[in-house]
Amino acid sequence: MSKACFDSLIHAHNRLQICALLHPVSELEFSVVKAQLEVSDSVLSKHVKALEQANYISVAKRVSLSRPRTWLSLTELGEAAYLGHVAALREIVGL
Amino acid sequence: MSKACFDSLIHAHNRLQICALLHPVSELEFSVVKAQLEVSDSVLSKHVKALEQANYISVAKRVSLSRPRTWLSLTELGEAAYLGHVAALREIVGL
DNA sequence: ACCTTTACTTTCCATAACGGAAAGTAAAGG
DNA sequence: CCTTTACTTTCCGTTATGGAAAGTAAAGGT
Repeated sequence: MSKACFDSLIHAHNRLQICALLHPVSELEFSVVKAQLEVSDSVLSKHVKALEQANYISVAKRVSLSRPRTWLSLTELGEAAYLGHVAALREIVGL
Repeated sequence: MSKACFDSLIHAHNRLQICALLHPVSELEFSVVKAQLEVSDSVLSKHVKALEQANYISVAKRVSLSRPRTWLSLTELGEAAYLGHVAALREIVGL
């Protein structure tokens, strides 16, 4: 059980959604995340880069359906930070 | 029951805490909120002003213990927005 | 081989958010 | 009056964020 720790990197709306989408699955395609968030390529790319630089997600490029695609997944560090942040939110809003 | 609606004004860390503190009570003193958030007078004053201008909180100045003090309370609009935002957060993080 | 498409990435730019520090204000009390 | 208390506002610099557009790289078609 990760301890409650507010994380402002994760708190930002778009990044919170990215982490929430990635948390329950092993990985998701860039385009799928983009469609869920309804943001532009450049905006998602920048958030992905920020999370990657914090070692919260890992980025894998792989060819799928004859196209190079980007897959995103939470790292262990990222999962711990995400769960810690969710715990912090719950503490603030009182469960 | 208020419907889930992400509210970026409320989402900011300090303002989320302000709303969360005010939600369960009828009102709180400025100095009490300030002590809870551990922020400076000017920072709290500016967030209070932002929430007040959105009609999310009401500000009452009243003399108490022979000093003019400021009391804060959520308006109905503010409570609805807060609950809507919490609902949106729950939708994002999955309960 | 060349051109186009797809799938991002990076850069450029403008705006807005945020906090610290310090100056300003207003009401009490000595 | 002058000081203290309780904020409020202003000034300032940093960081965040997004849109638009240019850049890159790998496939696939011809």
